Amino acid sequence: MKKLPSKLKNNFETNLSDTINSGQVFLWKQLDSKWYGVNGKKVLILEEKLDKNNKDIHNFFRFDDNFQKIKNQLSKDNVVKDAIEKFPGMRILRQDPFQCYISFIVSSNSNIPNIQTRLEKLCHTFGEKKMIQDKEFFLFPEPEILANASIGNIAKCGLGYRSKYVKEAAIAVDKGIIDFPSIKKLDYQDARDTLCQVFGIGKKVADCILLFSLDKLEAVPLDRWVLRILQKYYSKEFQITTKTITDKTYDNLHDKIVEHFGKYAGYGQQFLFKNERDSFEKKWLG
DNA sequence: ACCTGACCTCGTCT
DNA sequence: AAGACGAGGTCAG
Repeated sequence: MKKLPSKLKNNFETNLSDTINSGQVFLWKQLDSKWYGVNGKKVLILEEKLDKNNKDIHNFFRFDDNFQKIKNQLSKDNVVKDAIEKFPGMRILRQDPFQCYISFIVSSNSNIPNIQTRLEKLCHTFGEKKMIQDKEFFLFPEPEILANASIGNIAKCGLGYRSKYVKEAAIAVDKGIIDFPSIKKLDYQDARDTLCQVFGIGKKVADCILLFSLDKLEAVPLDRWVLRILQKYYSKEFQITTKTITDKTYDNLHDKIVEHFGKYAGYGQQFLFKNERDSFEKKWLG
């Protein structure tokens, strides 16, 4: 038996389960060995062997990224390297921006099963119904519909105090104050500042939106888990003492993280996050 | 400019 | 069985 070399294997196979169950997306389910998911106005149907010629799939899985280059660069850090070796098929997805934006506003101070339930109810209440392969799906609601919905009806989806955030955020998009194609063209800082002007969006949520839907791979959402990871494995590089962080600490820390991990830091964060949560057997999509 | 508490709702855990 | 606890944060004072 030959021993594997210490450098990373060239593994390009995408692992759907690991990718979907990594806290980026919430509206996916597995039915008889296929994955079905809502992405904006589309329902994507995925088989384990992905059709890379399919334009939607190519775009959603970011096959335009050079994964080998990204992995090699991130593997300079041993903790990330271990995580990549455990989940080599995990990818960052390029989501529908509006869905991503609302999803992470809804995610604040909550947990994944709750987030999933709320988003499913939002789609069921405000989204268009679509039948595919004899199965019923509800697409993600249009900005205009949520902008004109009453806060009371949004709250019935279990959003609590986030209901007004969602309505305001939808209004901003509907009015064109928030325009995703324009934000995409801005550099990371300006893009994040623009998103943070929306009521209900702080730095962490803005980073999620940027990383998961607006192509900013240097965005690193600093949530409770990432902070925990930093104090556990990187106590020398980054000193974290508190459970939550202030606005200024967030920026300082982000700068140091990008300096340490490089411009693909967002991918690095995702591998660390996936690995750590799995090791604690935290719940993903139900 | 920081720092602290409050906050809807729903699993779990006790 | 009812009550406390905390969850991928954000806002207001």
